[in-house]
Amino acid sequence: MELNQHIKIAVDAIVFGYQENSLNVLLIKQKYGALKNQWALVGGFVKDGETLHTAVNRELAEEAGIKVNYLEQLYTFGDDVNRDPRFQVISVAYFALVNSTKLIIKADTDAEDAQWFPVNDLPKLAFDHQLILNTAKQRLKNKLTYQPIGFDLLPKEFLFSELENLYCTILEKEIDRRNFRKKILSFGIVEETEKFGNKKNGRPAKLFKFNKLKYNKLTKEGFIFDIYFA
Amino acid sequence: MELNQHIKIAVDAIVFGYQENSLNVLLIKQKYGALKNQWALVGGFVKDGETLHTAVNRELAEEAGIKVNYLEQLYTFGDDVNRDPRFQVISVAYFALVNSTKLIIKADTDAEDAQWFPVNDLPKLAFDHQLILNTAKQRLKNKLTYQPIGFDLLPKEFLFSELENLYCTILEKEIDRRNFRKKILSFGIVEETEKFGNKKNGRPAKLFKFNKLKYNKLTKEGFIFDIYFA
DNA sequence: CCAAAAGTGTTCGTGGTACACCCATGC
DNA sequence: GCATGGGTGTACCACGAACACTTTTGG
Repeated sequence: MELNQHIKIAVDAIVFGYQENSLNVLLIKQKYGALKNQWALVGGFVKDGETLHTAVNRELAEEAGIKVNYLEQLYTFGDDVNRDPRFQVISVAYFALVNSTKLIIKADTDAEDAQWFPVNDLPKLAFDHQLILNTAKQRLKNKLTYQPIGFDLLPKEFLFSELENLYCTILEKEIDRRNFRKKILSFGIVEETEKFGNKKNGRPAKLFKFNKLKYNKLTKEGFIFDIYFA
Repeated sequence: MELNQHIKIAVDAIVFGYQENSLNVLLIKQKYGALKNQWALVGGFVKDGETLHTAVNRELAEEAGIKVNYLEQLYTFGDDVNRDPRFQVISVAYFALVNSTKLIIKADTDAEDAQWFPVNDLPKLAFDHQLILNTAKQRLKNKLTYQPIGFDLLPKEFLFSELENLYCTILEKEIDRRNFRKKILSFGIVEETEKFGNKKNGRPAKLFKFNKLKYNKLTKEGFIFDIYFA
């Protein structure tokens, strides 16, 4: 078969972090290229012989120097032939979560700068990255209700109020504190620790942790995580 | 930027049909290439300047001559560098549903033969197409419970028993007939017609149809289609 | 009148929702 | 002692689950 194809393939990663009751995205300012100095998602071209996962992980390491907590393929963008002004590029987008309490981002080789931006207050993005980001936001919202991925945005030990705020913030919904706690605890996958978090005001709050092993075990037995609130 | 990339990009389509209480997949027997005479999914390389959607639709037309009822991107397969023995190929897989009561498949230009196979009785497939198919089956199972895509596998007018059998077959679950009917009808998106289907035995059954406009309207108002049964 | 599939209602239990007061700490 | 957030229990309602008999046709 004759095959003369010039389409290029890239990967991009939407990295979400949650800090101070705000959902943030990691963006990098490009050092080179036609879109120099524009903010864009972490990403780049796939190298010959590389798998898609290898490529994303390499870009995450090179451009941001981070290790993500959760990574899954999001969607492949290739319905706008001119999404990249240089030539036809198809981008396989990945969706990543980091527990980023004290994440140190080192703008590395390819990126001039790397920074967290609140998802609701973003600069203009390069390419069709705003579209990709919207898709990712929607995925996060959906997935949060039927998979325990919220824990991947929090530190290993967290306050119940933090978990609750995370859900309220991302789902853009008010949730009754008592019902939320009751439901989460009824699953038996979140456990109380002996430690307390240090808050400035009010009664000290216990730290909790997510028991992933137990979650996996229950899942095999047919348990379905689900925390939709009307 | 120097860019010397030799990875090729293809699209594949998993086309599901439902006939005689059986979930079927459309496969084609390849005319050319290293894998000549093996059964494979509909698919092929994306052409320069073509979007992904254009490419899938072209392949569907060229290889099977069908018009699908539902089409969505499934997943992009590129984590096995040798999934194609010829060279590195990344495949964007699409998920398609056809109402195939009397579908005429014409093996066209690129395919020697095209045929429906029951998903539970398949020949050995080329490439990693079995993996792709498994992913698609899972997606179908999940999506059936939270989106009204079952109707895209049935003729415009159908018997309640057909709808029920479709759900039972795909979900591999027994569902109580009375509860199923009650739940579907309570949504108000399936309407009775005046016509009757012709069955050989038993009491004649009314034909029903899915009111897509009403579904879209309700969805905008916050309605969520959901028919999970324990 | 028998076989085959269609059509229909009720009861019971679980789980979601709404809702308000006391508790422990720091200042 | 007051402000601040943490922690808990109950009553009601709605929906899902389980379940069996009657109806209409063809042979």
